[in-house]
Amino acid sequence: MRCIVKHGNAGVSVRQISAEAGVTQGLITHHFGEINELVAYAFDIMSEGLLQAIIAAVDAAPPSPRERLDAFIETSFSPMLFDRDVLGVWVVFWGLILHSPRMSASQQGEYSSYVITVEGLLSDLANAEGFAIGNLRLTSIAFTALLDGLWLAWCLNPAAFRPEDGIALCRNWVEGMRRGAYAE
Amino acid sequence: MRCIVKHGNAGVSVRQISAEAGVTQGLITHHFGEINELVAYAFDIMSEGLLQAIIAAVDAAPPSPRERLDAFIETSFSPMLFDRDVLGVWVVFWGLILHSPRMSASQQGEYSSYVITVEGLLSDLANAEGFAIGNLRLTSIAFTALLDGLWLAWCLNPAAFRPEDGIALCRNWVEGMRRGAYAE
DNA sequence: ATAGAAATTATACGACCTTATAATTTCTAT
DNA sequence: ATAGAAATTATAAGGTCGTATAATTTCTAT
Repeated sequence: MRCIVKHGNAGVSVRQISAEAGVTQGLITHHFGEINELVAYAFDIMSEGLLQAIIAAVDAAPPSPRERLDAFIETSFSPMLFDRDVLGVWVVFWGLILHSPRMSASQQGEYSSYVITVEGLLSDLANAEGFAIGNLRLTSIAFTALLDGLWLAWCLNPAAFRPEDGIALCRNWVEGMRRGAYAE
Repeated sequence: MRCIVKHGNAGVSVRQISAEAGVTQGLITHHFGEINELVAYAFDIMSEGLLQAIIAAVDAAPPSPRERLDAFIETSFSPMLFDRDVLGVWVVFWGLILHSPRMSASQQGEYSSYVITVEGLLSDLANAEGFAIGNLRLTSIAFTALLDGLWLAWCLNPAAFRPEDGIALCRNWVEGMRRGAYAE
């Protein structure tokens, strides 16, 4: 992942990775066979790590649905996630997902876990505050898309807005949902 | 761009492109000097083309702000844009933008044009229907992010939702704005 | 028509790529 | 301690990459 951060797609090579890791090239082939298998492994590690970090932050927040969702949003815009380097790695993964069934299978699993997490947060809030969500799954997909879209936009153009603006925009989105915009 | 569709990042090479175009390699070097210059040129062409296509569809719609915004949304989810191959090209561009000042400069200009277009559509609707938008620019960035995020999510995982679901989710977002969620 | 400019091709060099194979070192169970 | 397994290294073959240079063809203005 350090190689991808440094060189983008060009960083995905046995030579670059072995040099960065301080081992010889054959070692990577020996353990992973194909280079793509190592990349897929790195993707799985990173996906799970990020989601676990978010979940940990949510669980560390006060137990009210309001505050848990807020922790989710704020963590998403913290430097750990809202980071150019992190997106750089992600973009390379996206490119591979589009052309590799192996990577695509991993992505579908990770994406599903992510959306399910969002579903839990949103439905808890809806139950606590008494507003309606027509299709919980689609609504969660929209919120996820908003987060990803803001992440992408900021990383490609950090001058466009500040992370705190992103947080405010997510809260606005939640406010729209609270006012019944996703009731059907 | 056909090379990128076929082979992803690996398609960005003088040899692949010259073979696809039916010319020799030297021709590309002669006209563009560096390969990156050709890629940046392709990015400019594609960005402007997509935005112009959307604007044309909006201008072809009935002149009410409601219907113009609706045309914008529906065009965004039409097969011309909401397409795996189109995203495949875009993802490669994103990766290059993150590592190339030349590409980054192009992207900033294109993104700005896009957001300004959205600003016009949203403010017209707000004026016509009499609801408030606290920060027009940030709100437009959020809507743009939602569109991009849904595009990305669907292309990476087409089974997650249908294009018409995406349209509905955008309309829900607009409904939230209409109900004052972005008033401040 | 023709000279000069522009466009295009042909060819080649050095660098990096993936992958494979054999040799060597390190580990581990007895 | 030591034999066998596992991990790691060393080395090499064959392919693609970007880019440069000279030769050739096509265009264009006179």
